[in-house]
Amino acid sequence: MIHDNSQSHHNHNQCIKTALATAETLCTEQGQRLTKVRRRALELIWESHRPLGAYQLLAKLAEEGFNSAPPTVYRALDFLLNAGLIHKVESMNAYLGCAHADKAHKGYFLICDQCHNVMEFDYQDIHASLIEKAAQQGFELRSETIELIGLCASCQSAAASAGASA
Amino acid sequence: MIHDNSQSHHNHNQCIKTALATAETLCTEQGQRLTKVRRRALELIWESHRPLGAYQLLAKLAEEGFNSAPPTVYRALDFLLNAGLIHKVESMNAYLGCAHADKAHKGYFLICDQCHNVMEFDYQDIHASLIEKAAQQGFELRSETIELIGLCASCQSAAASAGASA
DNA sequence: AGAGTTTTGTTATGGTATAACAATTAAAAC
DNA sequence: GTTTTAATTGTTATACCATAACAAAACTCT
Repeated sequence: MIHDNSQSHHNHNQCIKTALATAETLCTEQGQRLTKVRRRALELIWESHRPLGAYQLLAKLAEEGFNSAPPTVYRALDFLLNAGLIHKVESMNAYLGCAHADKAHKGYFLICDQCHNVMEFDYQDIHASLIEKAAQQGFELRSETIELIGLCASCQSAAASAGASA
Repeated sequence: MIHDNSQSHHNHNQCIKTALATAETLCTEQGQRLTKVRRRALELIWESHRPLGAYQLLAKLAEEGFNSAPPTVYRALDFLLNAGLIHKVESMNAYLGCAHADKAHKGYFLICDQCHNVMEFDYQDIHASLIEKAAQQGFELRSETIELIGLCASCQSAAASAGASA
């Protein structure tokens, strides 16, 4: 249940195609319109191998002839967020394609401090524990921001070999 | 293990005193300087019953004769964050006094959508699960952002009675 | 085609955060 | 106790993130 854009063995083009196809299906089912700018925004977010900032995305859209004012990108992002097609990584103010848009779920992230790659993971046990913990406080849970910051495996080995030579 | 600034039975002045005393001790122990502006920033954050934005804090500091340019407040916030004396609530871009600065811990938050009060909780089970989950991916965990958004008990009852009368 | 709704264009502004360098203050070394 | 060094603060400028408000255009439905 891990989606890691950074791995080289990962066929990312296929992911993008799948994500776009899923998006089309979901939007059609729900009577939502995946307009040109929304569709292209989703594609660009997926094409990036790490979370994309709103203004980075806006610049890419502008290059392609879309309107270059901020509301353009924020509207597209709002739509995609509401449709569950992307997640926002709060601690980075950046946006990431969601690999499981067809299933209701929360986005839990492992974020590498060093290379800024992000892995999404799904952890039902933790989700259940959090709901329960919240309920104990009389709290009704609506959404969760779970972002784990640290060093990914490849940055750890890079750091280790750099340390060894020093 | 719950710290809830919003509860009326909570003697918040005592909390502030305790927090400041702890801060003094910790800084002294670690050879850190709790300067006037840092100390006052920490106090002001504690005096707020909900997370305080950087510019809100800056305005309060400016009223008291401190320098009114943004770096003033961001430097104080950086210091307090690094010292573990406050937490940043990423999903609100706001800062909150930490009730357990003397113990190494992660800040886990329950944030009410409606009244914006925040409860901090500490949940060792979840922390352990997260470390383990990260390790399975070869990921070395450094910090965690766990923010649960929803409706607190009192806003739920308010909503229920409003709904009943409608 | 016309009425209503959704989406997009456009201008302006508000909120969050940092870079870069100068001046000052505190601490350490002598 | 003065010099040297390091840490902190002052100051100006700027970059980045996000939304308000209203006008224009495009789509949907009948």
